[in-house]
Amino acid sequence: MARRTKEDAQRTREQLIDAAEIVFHREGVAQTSLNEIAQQANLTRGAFYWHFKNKQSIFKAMLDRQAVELGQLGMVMEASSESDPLARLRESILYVVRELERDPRRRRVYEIVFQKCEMTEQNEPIGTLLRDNVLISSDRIRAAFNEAIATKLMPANLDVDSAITHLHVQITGVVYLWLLLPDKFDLQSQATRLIDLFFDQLPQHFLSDAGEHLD
Amino acid sequence: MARRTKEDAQRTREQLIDAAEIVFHREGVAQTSLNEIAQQANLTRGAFYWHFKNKQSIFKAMLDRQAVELGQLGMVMEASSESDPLARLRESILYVVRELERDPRRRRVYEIVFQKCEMTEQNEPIGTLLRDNVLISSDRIRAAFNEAIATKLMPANLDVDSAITHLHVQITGVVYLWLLLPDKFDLQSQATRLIDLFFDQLPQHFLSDAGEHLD
DNA sequence: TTTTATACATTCATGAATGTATGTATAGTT
DNA sequence: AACTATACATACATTCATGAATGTATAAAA
Repeated sequence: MARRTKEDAQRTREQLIDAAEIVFHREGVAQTSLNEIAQQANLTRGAFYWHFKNKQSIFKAMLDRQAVELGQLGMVMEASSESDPLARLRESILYVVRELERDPRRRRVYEIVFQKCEMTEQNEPIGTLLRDNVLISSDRIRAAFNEAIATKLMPANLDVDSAITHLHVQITGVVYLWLLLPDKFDLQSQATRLIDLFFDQLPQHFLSDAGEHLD
Repeated sequence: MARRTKEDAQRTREQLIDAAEIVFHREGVAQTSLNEIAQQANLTRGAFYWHFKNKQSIFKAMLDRQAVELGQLGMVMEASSESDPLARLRESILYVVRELERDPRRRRVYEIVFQKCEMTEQNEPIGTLLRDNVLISSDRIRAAFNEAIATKLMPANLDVDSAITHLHVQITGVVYLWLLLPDKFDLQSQATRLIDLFFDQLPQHFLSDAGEHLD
């Protein structure tokens, strides 16, 4: 065989990433050889090295591809018809969680990131990806809270930082635990419960220490 | 050099595990070679292969050593003078969290487990370790709740399963997030807050659906 | 239509890690 | 005191993944 059309080449690139996802998920990233990826895609290492520099490179490409989808997802969220910023936040979080369970490929990548790869200095993009994810979503959550405060939906002395951390803990916790023990509980109902509880207790339990000296 | 005394041999075994912890933490488990471990311990692969069968083997030994300490920790917890089972539960959880931050070696192993190794089928003990940890601690938590119900500290229709899951989500979430971004928040105060919030809302928000049809 | 760059497959050279086999000095045993 | 098992170090053989080099058929450019 030999050269295909440009569109074909782009498709084999995608096939290689698909194959990498499958093998990474099954064997773990470190244990996967480039040959396994190529074989899974019914190709040879020649094809691999044409499209990617090394394993690092295809791993990053896999993450980038998923990140693009997540970006689109963020757009969807911000295009929500909901006027209440906290309702929009709630809605988008639950949407992400729903997609995680619904889309097998997204779940595979999540499982790879949380369980099937090592966050080492040598293995950068993962660490920065996860950290940046937290930081970027922190900004979004902060914006929603600030808007809620501005429109008097939340008290002015809301401890936004603590609330953000608390929310991240909830999401990180359910997702990690569910990926670890998917049969132990229902992801959707638990996530909904957590988020609703969080928003319920938000105005009572997350006020800043301004009035701490009252007793 | 040559043969040392039996106690010496036991100590070199420990040194090898210490070295493995350090190199695993720095390079990731998959990326570490047995030679690196031996060198870190100022030994050769000959010593390694005398004490361990392969990398798997020393990795499991490392986990087992930590598990033993955790077992002792469980004993400490159950020997608590506190009579209230939920207070005992709270106390022991916060103790574990405190130890995680205080003991550098414990933290290293946690970071290895959460960030520096791959949970693959080939790489069993990790997956089972984490899962078993959840299941075993679930039993302990369940026992505490049942005792609390029996002594009328908690309502009889407490949804124990949901509460357990919820508690695990909290702990998993803070620990994971703090290991990822240690400077983003203070572990102790956040954990305390989470746990206290949990116990606060327990009797109101975690009742079973027995009375669901009332409206 | 010829040429050239592309999209791979195939082959090869290298290095690194593993496991094993062997060597050896000494702690225990008799 | 002689012997044996232990606790390693050293040396060796094998595997295997990587990366590069080369081959090649065809799409696209000229």
